[in-house]
Amino acid sequence: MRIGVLAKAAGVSVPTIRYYESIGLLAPPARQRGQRIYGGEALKALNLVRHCRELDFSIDEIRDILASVQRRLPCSDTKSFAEKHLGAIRMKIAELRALEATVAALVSGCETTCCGSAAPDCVILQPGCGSA
Amino acid sequence: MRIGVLAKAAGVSVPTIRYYESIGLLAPPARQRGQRIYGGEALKALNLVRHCRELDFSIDEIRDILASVQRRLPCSDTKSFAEKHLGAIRMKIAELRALEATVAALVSGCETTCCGSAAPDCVILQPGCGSA
DNA sequence: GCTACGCCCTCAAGCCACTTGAGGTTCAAG
DNA sequence: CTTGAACCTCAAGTGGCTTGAGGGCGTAGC
Repeated sequence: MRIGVLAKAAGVSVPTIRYYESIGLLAPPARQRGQRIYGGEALKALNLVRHCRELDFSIDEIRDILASVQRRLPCSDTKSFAEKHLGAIRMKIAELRALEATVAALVSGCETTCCGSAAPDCVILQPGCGSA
Repeated sequence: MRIGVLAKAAGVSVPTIRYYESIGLLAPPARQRGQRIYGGEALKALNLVRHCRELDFSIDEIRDILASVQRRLPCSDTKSFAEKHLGAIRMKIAELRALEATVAALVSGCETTCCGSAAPDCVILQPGCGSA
């Protein structure tokens, strides 16, 4: 199949496929008169990459995952990638929740104490008030 | 004061100050023999920018905030920026929580069903299983 | 005067994961 | 034979900085 067909089948854009090839995530396929021709293997590989991207693994993490897939390492390897990733996701959530609390407090502080003052004096913009 | 002193006072790096100036977030200061010389106003302005960045406002949002500060628009303006930002933070948290649930489910799925199979067959890597 | 050091300057490139655009070739249909 | 879609490569843009190269200026000690 040609690159456009592969792109539709895997649900990614055509430039994204070329990008993945350029950074070594996908093997360069055969060519016919300069155009890339893919087989079923390429679709499987691309689906795997897309799946990992949907789980928000970075390109470097995916590189490691692909390596352990190719070497048919045990599943415990895969699981430890996922667990590490899960930890990172949870840390990010914790950071965002702290930020949410800070901003929410500033907004309600503005409602109760600002009383329509001018922007430079708004509590939201006062440095050191609840920011990290 | 010179740029290094300002940087320490505001808690940002020297290149960051030059970067903010280059994108128009900070006014270009006076110069003495080619070197930037700042007054107290510059420190106030930089502190405001840093505060907004700590709240994770984007540069473009900060541009808008600075504009409403300079025009001394009412505080309701500031509050609506913050409220919009708060909505974005909450959306991001919701996305990450969905992702967390997906990855956590894959990890525990691996623990219960994979039984040490090879990486290519691990449930974590099966496309369409719980991904977005 | 001379050297060493620290601070300052500008300009360019690197990070991440793509997307967008320019300018040109090949393919399939009418 | 022409048209339009799909393909090609290469370069630059996104955000918010950081890092590095290569150089100028000021001052303190010898």
